Amino acid sequence: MLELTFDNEFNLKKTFECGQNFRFNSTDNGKTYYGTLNDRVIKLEQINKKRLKINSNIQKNLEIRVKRFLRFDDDYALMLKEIQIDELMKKIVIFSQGLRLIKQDMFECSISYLLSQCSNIPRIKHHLNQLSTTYGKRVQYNNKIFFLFPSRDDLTKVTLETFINFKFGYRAKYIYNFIQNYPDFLELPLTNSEIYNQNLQCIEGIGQKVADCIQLFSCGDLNNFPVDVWINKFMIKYYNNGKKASAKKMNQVGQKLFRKWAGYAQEFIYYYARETKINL
DNA sequence: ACACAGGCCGAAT
DNA sequence: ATTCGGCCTGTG
Repeated sequence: MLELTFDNEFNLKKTFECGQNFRFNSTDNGKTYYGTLNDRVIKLEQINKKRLKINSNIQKNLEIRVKRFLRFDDDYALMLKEIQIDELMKKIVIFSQGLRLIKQDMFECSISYLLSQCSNIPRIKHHLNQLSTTYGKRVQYNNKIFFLFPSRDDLTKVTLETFINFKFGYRAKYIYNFIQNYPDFLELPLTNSEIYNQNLQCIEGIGQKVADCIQLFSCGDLNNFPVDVWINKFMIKYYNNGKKASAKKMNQVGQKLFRKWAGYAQEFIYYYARETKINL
């Protein structure tokens, strides 16, 4: 058992319902979340605004793993201050405050976002569950059954046809090729943000948006600003005078506005836009 | 039936 | 350098 007190607010529900991660679920309306973290199951409980309780079936290195996963060392207060660039962002910060970025496993994150294109959250979750329940290790914890996310080794023998049968659609070959030709650089430390992004985009099925998501959610490269259709509409309306523009353009605008905190700003905006159902 | 969903790719401007 | 249709499948 482990308890962590953060420097500032950490809201479990906002963090796991904002769409950055697909495999943590709550059974009690957001107070408790269960999910898997590489080799183990973890249980996260909200004690108060800044404090979480963490349990796991494996105690070894739990604190260091969880702190990394939850980005314990982020200067959250500074981030909140620096993304409030105008009245609108002040409003959004009030709404989304407590949402935290998390640092996800590279392989799992890449597969997740390769599957995400032109899909929706329930379907992405279903696809990830098919992979986990079929090829991941089964773990019982607190009288519940969990499946770890399969490693690359677990999936190298899986055929393309299997992924097609899982109804991955045209994404099946992206997944298959990604597993067969898993690039070495993904496991190396990120040195140059732009170069890393370009390398990601050389992988079949990874374009700008998916590359940005992987780099943000898995590498923890916080100056990335993924632009999906929602963010694109938001940016056009509020930061481009309503003039239509490409996702690429809005990505640049977002990075310029929010700099090293662009990733947090993006998730704050995304959460706000989706939850308040504002007209975009 | 038909459009669209948390994009990407390749071809044609 | 930017725009456009097609792509698997599920949902309304």
